[in-house]
Amino acid sequence: MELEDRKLRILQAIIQDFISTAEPVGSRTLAKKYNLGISSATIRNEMSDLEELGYLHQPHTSAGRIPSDKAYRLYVDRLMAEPLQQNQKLVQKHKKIIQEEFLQRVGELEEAISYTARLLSKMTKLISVTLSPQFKQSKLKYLQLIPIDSNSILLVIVSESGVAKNTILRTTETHSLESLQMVSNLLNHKLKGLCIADITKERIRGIKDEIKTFSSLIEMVSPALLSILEDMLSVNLYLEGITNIFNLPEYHDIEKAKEFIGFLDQREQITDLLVHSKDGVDVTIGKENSFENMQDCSLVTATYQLNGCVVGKIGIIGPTRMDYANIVSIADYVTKILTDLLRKYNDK
Amino acid sequence: MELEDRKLRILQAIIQDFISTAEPVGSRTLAKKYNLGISSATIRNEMSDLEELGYLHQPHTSAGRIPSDKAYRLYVDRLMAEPLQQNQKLVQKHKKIIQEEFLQRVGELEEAISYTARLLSKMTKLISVTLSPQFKQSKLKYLQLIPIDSNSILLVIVSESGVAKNTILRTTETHSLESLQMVSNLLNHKLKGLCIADITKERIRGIKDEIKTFSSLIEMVSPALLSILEDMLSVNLYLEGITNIFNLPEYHDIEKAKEFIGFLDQREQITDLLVHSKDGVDVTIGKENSFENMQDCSLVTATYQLNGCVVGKIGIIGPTRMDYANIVSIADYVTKILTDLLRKYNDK
DNA sequence: TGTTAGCACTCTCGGCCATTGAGTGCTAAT
DNA sequence: ATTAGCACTCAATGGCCGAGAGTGCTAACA
Repeated sequence: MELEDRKLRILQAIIQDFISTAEPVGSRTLAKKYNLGISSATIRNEMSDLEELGYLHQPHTSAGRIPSDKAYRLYVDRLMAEPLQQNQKLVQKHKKIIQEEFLQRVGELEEAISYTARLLSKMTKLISVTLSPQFKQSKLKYLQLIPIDSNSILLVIVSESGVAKNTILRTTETHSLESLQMVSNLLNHKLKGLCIADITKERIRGIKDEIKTFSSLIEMVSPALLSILEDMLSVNLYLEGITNIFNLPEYHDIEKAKEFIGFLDQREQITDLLVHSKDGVDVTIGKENSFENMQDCSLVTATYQLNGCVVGKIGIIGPTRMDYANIVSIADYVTKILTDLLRKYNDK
Repeated sequence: MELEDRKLRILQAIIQDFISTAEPVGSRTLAKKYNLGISSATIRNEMSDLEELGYLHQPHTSAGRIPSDKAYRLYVDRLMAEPLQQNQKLVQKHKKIIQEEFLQRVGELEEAISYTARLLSKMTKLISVTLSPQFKQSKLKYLQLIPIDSNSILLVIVSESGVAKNTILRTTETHSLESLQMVSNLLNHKLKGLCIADITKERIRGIKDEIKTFSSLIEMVSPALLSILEDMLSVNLYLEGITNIFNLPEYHDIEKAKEFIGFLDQREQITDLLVHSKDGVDVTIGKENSFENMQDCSLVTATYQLNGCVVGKIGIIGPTRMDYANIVSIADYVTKILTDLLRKYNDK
């Protein structure tokens, strides 16, 4: 059954009102606050219909109505565009803020991702999550062993995605510059251009067995090398703004807040949520979430890319009555900026 | 006026009881729970005296008594040792946990400090803070420019404190291995052994002006070099366990919790608190704190060292009724382990 | 003289009840 | 089809009361 236009307008007003007040909205308030051109009694009848259709529900008989997940879904899919158009000015302002914040923060890529989480939580006043890029396909570009003093060696590794990592190895015996250079060359020759994920313990052992002369040196370097590579592949999760929930009336109950925070502390579940979301901007509303602890919440995710491939995600978590129009537009714009940033890191 | 022994014993019992229950303690409870060998009526008289002396106060006439800051101060200075002796077993257990946790986490130094914060908040169930070491005196040990491809150069810097950092420079023109090597040698020659703090923009400009041949290359490297050095000197603050306060009855009032969290979010103030604390283990109780928002709280700080110099601090923040004996012993032991760890990083 | 039992008094806390007010659904009039 | 009017519902608020925990004081006791 298709909802007639008036019902849609009423539903939209209810949703918008509830998003900003968090209070069940009644027919009188609605008639007064929004110029719908109909009386509260008519609104009451329509609301009754909307409730029957599953878009609204009442916490108790003598209270106003609250939008259901189904209503939010409709809002996100069809009704949201309109207020977004009206708020074009606000959207522009947000875009400007985001742009300026990113300009000021050039630094490292990882830092940018961690900062993005903070920026998101600041702008949305909600909980934000960012995943640092995973360069699954990234290849090893360069590797070097450098003697630092009689018992420390610096190991540097650079990937094609432009990430450089280093570590200092402590040794008991002294190694000559020449032997370190030879091993560097050797490893470079054998490993350069390989996908980082394909450089395994076994492969290095293979090299070691092949080249008897330096086998002990290679053996010593191996664990540090593997650990750096693993570090390069690993994805970091940045979670910010947890304390924002205390400004939300839905978490005025301290027990509820505690439980939710406990849930958020389990990083794996959050990662799961992000990984399972669709590409582009995706909105998951209330019970659409698989985790029980998230079923009062909505999650807006968005993806950023490199060379057309999704390499990372961001997410915003808030109550189901979050300001979808606003959040979606922020998420969309932030990922666009991140995609840009990534391209710049790689192009230059 | 010197407190007689019986008063001290009663005060000690009150403090210990209040630390574990967070409820005002009454004379009857005290007489029943602790074998003081005197009746509740006698205890009442003594409590009355203790109140007059400023060690106790009542939230209202018909409630039990609560220790004052003055009482906690006395407890920390004189009374705390005894329960600590009795709980030797628990202390040993904690030491074992700490030791094992640290053994499993070798990794980077910075990671160890960040992990320490998590460990502390986990063990104390309170808020913990750690400052990463500041090697003010640390000297530059090694510097190297390595060509990666036609338009990227890897810059690696190692400090004598054993920290290595790198960054990738993007260039428009291609530089030969030889010229990069020469500039590396040159910079090494000029800068090696200098305190990192003394390597300024001006000094590098001086070098640039001196060596005309490579002045453009040096100019290009300069900002990245300075930014890495700055990064090496900067101190990171790790704050963990904020959400632990929701398990404390004193923060069951959501407004109070919100306010306190807001205070903790201002990192500079926390840094201030740590910086102003004394060396070794230091306890600051309630109103002894300069920040108003901390005056319901106590802060236990401890310092870790390198070569006998204090290079970093840790802190634990909790309500004034925190378990001082336990917290102090944990703080003390953790900093001992950190000092050990630092020595190992440097010695090896 | 120090200790203790007994008792009257104080004050918070939790439950109970009536009142208030926002909001609904229904009916009848427009 | 819309709306004004009205009876009804129910959460929230505030006042009231009794229970319980704790105190201070007094008088008796060792």
